[in-house]
Amino acid sequence: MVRYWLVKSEPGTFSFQDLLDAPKQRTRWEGIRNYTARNFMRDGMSVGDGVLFYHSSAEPTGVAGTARVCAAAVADPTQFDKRSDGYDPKSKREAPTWLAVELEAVRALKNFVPLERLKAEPALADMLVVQRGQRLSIQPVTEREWRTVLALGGLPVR
DNA sequence: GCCAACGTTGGC
DNA sequence: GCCAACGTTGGC
Repeated sequence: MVRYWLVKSEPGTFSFQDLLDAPKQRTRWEGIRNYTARNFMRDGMSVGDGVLFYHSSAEPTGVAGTARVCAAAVADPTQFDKRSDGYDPKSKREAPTWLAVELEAVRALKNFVPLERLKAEPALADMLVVQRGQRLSIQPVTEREWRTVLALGGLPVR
C-alpha cells in the first residue's frame, strides 16, 4: 500500500536541490530526534511511498519537490557519533533509539508551492503542515492532499 | 530577532 | 504520574 508523506528540511542545511545533486539522488534521512517522526519512519514508511519535500525556515517556505522512500528505516548512525549534533549518549548499539529511512529524489515541482498557497487551498484545510503550531518534521499526507499539491505544483498526477 | 506552540526533561 | 521549566521549531 503506497502512502504519502511530507518531510521538512531547512534548505540552508539540505535543500531539494541538494538531494538532486546527491550521489544517485539519494540521502539517508538522518538526524530525526522526535519520537512521533521516528515512529512514522519505523511503522509507516515503506519503500515506494511518495514524499513531499518541504522547505522550512526559508524564504519562501513551501513544497519544492517530490521524492520517494527508497530504503526502509535502519539505525541512524549519527546517534553514535560523538561529533554529530545528533549524538545521543543514551542510545545503545544493540537497541538504537533513532532510525532513518532513505529518500530518493523524484522531481522538482514545476512551480514551487509556497505555504501561503497551501493555506489558501480549501482542499488542504486539514493538511497537517498548514495547521498552526504543527512542527512535526515527518507528517503523513492523504492521497487527496498529495494530488492537490502536485496539481498546484504543475506536475501531472500519476 | 521575536515569540507562540510544542515536546522533553527532571524534581517531587 | 504530575507538571513546571526548559529547549527547540518554525512562521512571521
